Amino acid sequence: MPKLVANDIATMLKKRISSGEWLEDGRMPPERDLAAEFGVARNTVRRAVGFLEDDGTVVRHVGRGTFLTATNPTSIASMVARMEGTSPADMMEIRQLLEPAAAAFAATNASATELNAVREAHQTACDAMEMPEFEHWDAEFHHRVFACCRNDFLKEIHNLMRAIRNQSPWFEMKKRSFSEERRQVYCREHQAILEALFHRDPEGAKTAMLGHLKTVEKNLLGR
Amino acid sequence: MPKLVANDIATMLKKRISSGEWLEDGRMPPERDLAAEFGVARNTVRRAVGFLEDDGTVVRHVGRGTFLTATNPTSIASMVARMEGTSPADMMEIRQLLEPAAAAFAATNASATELNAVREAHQTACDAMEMPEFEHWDAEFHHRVFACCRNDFLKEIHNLMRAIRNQSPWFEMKKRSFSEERRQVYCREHQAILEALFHRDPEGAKTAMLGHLKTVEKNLLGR
DNA sequence: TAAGATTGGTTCAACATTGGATCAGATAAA
DNA sequence: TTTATCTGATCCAATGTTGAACCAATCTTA
Repeated sequence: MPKLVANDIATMLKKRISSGEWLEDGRMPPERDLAAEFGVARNTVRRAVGFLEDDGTVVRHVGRGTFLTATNPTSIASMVARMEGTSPADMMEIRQLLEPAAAAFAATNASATELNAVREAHQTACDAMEMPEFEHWDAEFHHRVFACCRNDFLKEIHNLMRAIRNQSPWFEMKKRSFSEERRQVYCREHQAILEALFHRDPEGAKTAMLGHLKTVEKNLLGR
Repeated sequence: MPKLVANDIATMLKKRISSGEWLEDGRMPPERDLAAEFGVARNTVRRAVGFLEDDGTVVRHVGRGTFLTATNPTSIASMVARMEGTSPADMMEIRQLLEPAAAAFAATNASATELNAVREAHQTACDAMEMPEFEHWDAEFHHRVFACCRNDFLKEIHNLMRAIRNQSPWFEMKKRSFSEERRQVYCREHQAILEALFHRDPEGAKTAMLGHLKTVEKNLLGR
């Protein structure tokens, strides 16, 4: 039997693919170019690429080219779409992970102006006479803590979480879970966080924030 | 996806948008001007801008022009745009926050199948003979740890981080920072993480992961 | 208010690139 | 010899880019 040149070319291609070649845009050269490069007829290259196509390494599109399948996992839009389906429990878990850390960062990194902004949000929330107003300044308090933390990515993750929590299923939840009594608890806990921030105490801010979020979780999820 | 001049132009435009260009009035230049500037037909620019419109980066009005939605900082598109500009230092900070926690979650939540998948990625990475192949399985290792953690939001955040790290400035960085010696260090550290996971030891997994990320940070940022 | 300029929206024909398919002939192994 | 493979060539179909023209909404200016 003649040795299968196409097979050799296929394995060479696979090696080059797994070695990261063509990974920037996930696109292989045109078959005609590969044929020239390997010094082989285009038919042979087509057969080799056909093998790669068979085992799913590659997809081909007429008029566009041949593309690696390994390189296009997901678009950012689809990630965000999936995030929008996050469950309240998962969300609370992440909040308890991120917000204490953000508070600790804030204690070390914040400028005086930024801390004053946090305090202002806290004050306004405490003075708020109506529930929606309190809610707004409550959220603003948390937001301003993140604003202090000097890590843009972290800030944006928080923005994402906020955007998701502002969607309808969460809205219902909040309404059910608020009361005047709880409002006062939240104010006291915010106060504790704020004091740790002003004392530039990262650990204190962290634990105060974590404690607060435990309260929120209990109220929200009834645990 | 496919190689498209329009695609390249879209990413160039996105980059310029997120770098703050056109932010004063939130208005992009006319398509005809952009076409001239890029030395490309107007149709092609229209297609590129169409991509931006699809993912909500931009809105178009006949007779008025094309406008950034990012002027509204609460839009999800603008958050993502800002995330894309995250600095390597910020990114490492967040990785050190999230990945140890993910490893701890994984130690308690993962199924045996999931853990085996992690081990498989580790093995393949260790056996890899070429650097790009190692890199791929290195990334896959971290990804599979997140896959174990049973928190969808956290998983998606990691996907976001990965997508950002796959963009060009990071690409250069990785290339500079790898060597055979470092590869072996990484393998040992991954091994430690893996063992903690299989021992169902959350704290151990957490500290092992944190230690590993400290190494990565040192290599990447030269600290 | 009316006229003209600017700008995005749409369509079209022409060309280039690329994978898909086929065929006749040469080559090499069984 | 027989058979599978490779070659070189040709044509097809799908896609992307170009350049152009015209439309419709909007803004500017007289």
